[in-house]
Amino acid sequence: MLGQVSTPRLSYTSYLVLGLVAGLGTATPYELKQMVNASIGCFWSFPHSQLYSEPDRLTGLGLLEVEQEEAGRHRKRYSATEAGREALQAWLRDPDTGRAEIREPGLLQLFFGALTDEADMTRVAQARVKLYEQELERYAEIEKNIAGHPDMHYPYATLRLGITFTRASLAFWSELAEAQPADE
Amino acid sequence: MLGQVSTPRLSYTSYLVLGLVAGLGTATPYELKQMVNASIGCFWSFPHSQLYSEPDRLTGLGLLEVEQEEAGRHRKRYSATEAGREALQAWLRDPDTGRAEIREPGLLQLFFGALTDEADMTRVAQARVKLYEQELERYAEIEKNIAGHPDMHYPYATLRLGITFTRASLAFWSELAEAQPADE
DNA sequence: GATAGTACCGTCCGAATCAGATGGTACTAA
DNA sequence: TTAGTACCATCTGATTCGGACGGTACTATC
Repeated sequence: MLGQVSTPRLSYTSYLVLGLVAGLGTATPYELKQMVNASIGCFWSFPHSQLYSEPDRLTGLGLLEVEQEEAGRHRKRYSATEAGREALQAWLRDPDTGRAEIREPGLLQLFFGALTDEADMTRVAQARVKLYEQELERYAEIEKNIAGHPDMHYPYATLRLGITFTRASLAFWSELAEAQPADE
Repeated sequence: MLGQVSTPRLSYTSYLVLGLVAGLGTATPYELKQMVNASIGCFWSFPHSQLYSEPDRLTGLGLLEVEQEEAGRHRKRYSATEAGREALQAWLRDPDTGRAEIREPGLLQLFFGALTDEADMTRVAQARVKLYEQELERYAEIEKNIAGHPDMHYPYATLRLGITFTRASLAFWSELAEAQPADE
């Protein structure tokens, strides 16, 4: 039984790249970067250097194929192999993935709130409110462009989850900001 | 002007350690680990190896002091220096920290939902629902123990933010899970 | 048709992060 | 004594990270 290599545990970045390439049919790292920035990257940042190196790694594992462009910039174009599509499928079907991790700097600051003045925490809360209000505006923009498009159904769902999080966050920080108005 | 070293950008882990040590007065890495696991670690995981190495780094920067225990296990006990408390203060007061990052594996799976059967996504959603229901139960336990304690005011607020996120998440995935029940 | 400017695109590297294997130390119970 | 179990600490190799750096193609201007 050839080929059944014990895959060295794919990372989330791996599945991101795999999924994006599989979805687009073919993609260059730069295109991946653009895609990510405009969508999932809003909530979960992936450093662009990964989006250049990861495709190579996946190619080494036989999950992607490369094809160097002849003319122009000689970009590397990647496409998914059958093995790649299978690995992606297997993961997409897997309901037992890890729990969400919330890396909210404000959460940390709040945790140590007892070590500063209450007014400082209130200012932090107010800044959060402003930040997330702006985020929501951005998302509303994006939403306008993709809502309804049938092939954007799932990306739209993803955006809605992001919006859900942001709204929840906004509500929380608003309450905190109002509880004790900071004396300017 | 001596001493004003250009600090090499403290990480969130740095502030976590700094805050914990400052709050406790004195702490060993193991105690930090326990603290973290029981609180902020629920939402934002910090590898324990960091909680051993980071205090040393901070000591090197003059923000913490060590004191090796004489007897027993010869634990290293850390405490904050004046410079450490100042660095922490400065950060706690800073309202312009980064935005939250949501690393939710389900978010990624959902994003690529178009590449599998709808039933698979529904199963993913159902698993998420179960997962977050359990999380909420755990949080309710913790909440019982700290609600009302005046010195737990801020950690409690932190927990409430976590609960807020989890509830929002649960609502989202519930809706998705019900929209199209998976055929068992 | 030279020059300059500005996107566009890709690579590299040192530092930080990570999971988890490993190993030792104190208590507890038989 | 011995064995077992928490408790505690370190180390390591692999991966991730941010961002500096450098090159390439278009566009505008004269």
